[in-house]
Amino acid sequence: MNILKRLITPAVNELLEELNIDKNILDDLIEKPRDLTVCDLCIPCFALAKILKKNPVEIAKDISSSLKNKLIPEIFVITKNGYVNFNLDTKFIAKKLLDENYEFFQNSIKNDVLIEHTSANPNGPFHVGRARNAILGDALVRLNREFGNKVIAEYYVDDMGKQVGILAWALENLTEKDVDEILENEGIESLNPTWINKEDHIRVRWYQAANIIRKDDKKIELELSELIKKSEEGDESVLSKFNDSFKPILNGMLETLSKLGIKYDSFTTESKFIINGRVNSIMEELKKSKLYGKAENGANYLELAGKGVSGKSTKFFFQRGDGSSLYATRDLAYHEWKWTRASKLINILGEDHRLQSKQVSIALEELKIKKPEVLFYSFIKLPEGKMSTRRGNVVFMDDLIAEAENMAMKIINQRGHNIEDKRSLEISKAVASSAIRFNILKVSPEKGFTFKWEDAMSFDADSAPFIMYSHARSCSINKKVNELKFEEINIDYSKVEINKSAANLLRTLMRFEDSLEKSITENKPNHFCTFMLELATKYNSFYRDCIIIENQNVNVFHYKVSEYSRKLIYRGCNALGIIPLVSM
RNA sequence: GGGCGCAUAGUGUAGUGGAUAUCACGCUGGCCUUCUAAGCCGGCAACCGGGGUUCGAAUCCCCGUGUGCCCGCCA
Repeated sequence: MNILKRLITPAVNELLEELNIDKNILDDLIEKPRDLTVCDLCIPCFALAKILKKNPVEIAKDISSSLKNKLIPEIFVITKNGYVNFNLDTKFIAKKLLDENYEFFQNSIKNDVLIEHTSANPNGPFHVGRARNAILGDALVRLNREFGNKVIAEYYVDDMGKQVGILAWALENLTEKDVDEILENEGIESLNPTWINKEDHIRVRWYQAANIIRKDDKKIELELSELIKKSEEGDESVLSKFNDSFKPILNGMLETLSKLGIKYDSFTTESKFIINGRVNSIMEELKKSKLYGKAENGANYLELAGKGVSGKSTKFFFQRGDGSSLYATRDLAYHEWKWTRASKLINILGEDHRLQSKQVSIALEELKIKKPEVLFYSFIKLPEGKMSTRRGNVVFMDDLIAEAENMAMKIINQRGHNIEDKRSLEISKAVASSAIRFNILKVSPEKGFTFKWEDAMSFDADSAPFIMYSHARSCSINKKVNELKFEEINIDYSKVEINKSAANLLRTLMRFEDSLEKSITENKPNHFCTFMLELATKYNSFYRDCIIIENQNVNVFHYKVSEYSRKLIYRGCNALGIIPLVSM
């Protein structure tokens, strides 16, 4: 509870001074209790016991009695088991939120943030594994915006090098018949008729086919390396050919992401840094590093053995023997450029990039360029094993979305509400997209998980529809009250009675601030997911216990609490990419 | 061979030094003539093993086990 902490901190600091205790010894004395039903904040006195050589139970008593006259009367202080517990008066919270327009994050420092996410090679449709990146990244974008940061959501487009090269070669050299034959021989399924007009699904087959035949055809390999080399030298005609090859795929991928509400503010292509010359000058700068080394064929690297890198190879190559650059080198130039656009950088990367990212960070240090923050996530596996676009062992996002929409529609029909077709379609789309996002977001990013259809399709408690449902309920109340031509009156908080459910809800509403801030500080959207589930649960209990409309009369206080909740759930949904429906 | 993640009820998860370990599915007992039951209120059930640091460890350190990822002049 940030607001309470701000109210307590000066008094606690004053007290520490009186006791002659260095504030810095105790990293942070005021803590959030593990169990929020005990109190809002607490001070465990065990660490102090050692310094003061006194029983923690007594210290707690001393602290509480000397704090009491330093704090406003709305803060209740009690002691228990060697803890000093603080509780903020519920009426105080109610007044702050409902009448005084208390603004969240007003005392927090804001940033300009550039979040680079997804950046998947444009060689095929999104599968569930790749989508974890986009969903996490987009959630961080939204959470940062809700916090008040200015955010650029950026996609780094791989428009050169091997992967696009293979694609471009295939589109130029293989016919549809060739592709179908090659893939059939490998046992890769034919194109799903649903996506017969979607270019990412079509063109990926050329990419897959080329990957199969190039393995035992030296001529193809030769043509490919010629093509790739030219792209890496910035050859305009080759780059433009590459662009024509992947652009329709990228558009298909973006279409898929837009179904999940994911959008970008800018796209940066990798070739930019070859063309503008920064890659070359960076390679020259790296040669001045103390870590610099040269291989027999003239390739250049940094030796990272002394920098905490170990394994079969500790070398970080930044230039090939033929003088061309590598992906990671271009990444260095890219980071340099990103820093000109924001004061904080966040990259969303798969766990396979952990080493690479470390190497890039060390190289950036050598170049005296700041390091980005990185959110790593683990892969989503299939029960059959790893997902791979190349091998066709994937669950496509397009299929998952379609299935989820069907499932949602089925549930809507089962419930038998009279919702007209157009509206149920809208609801099913919103439910599907929100549920898919939430099911990925709620799990801690570093935890790998196995994709199971039944889990991905879960619309029960612990899912986005659960939160959406609470929002819809609050909207329904709002609608009913408005129909009553209700007039707002001022509330005398000294007289209002707040029951347990309403009090719990109000405390939870206040913690929106803490939870969201923690989530963006640690780059972990799952924290805020947990909070939103709790908020919805608390709203549901409130909804049951606190009647708002009774015999055409509106309980003004309860209505205000409901309205505040409605708006806050809406904001929270937006911050996670859940679509807050008015009815469902 | 080396490095880096991860390990919590039957299952999936939250929790990065503090009070009785979270939530959900599951199993189970209640609640719809009353503001949307996609809901609410109860019950059952867990910190991988072994050492260590600490007043205090699921959390930090070491050893082991299991599991994922990486160690390319690919991206």
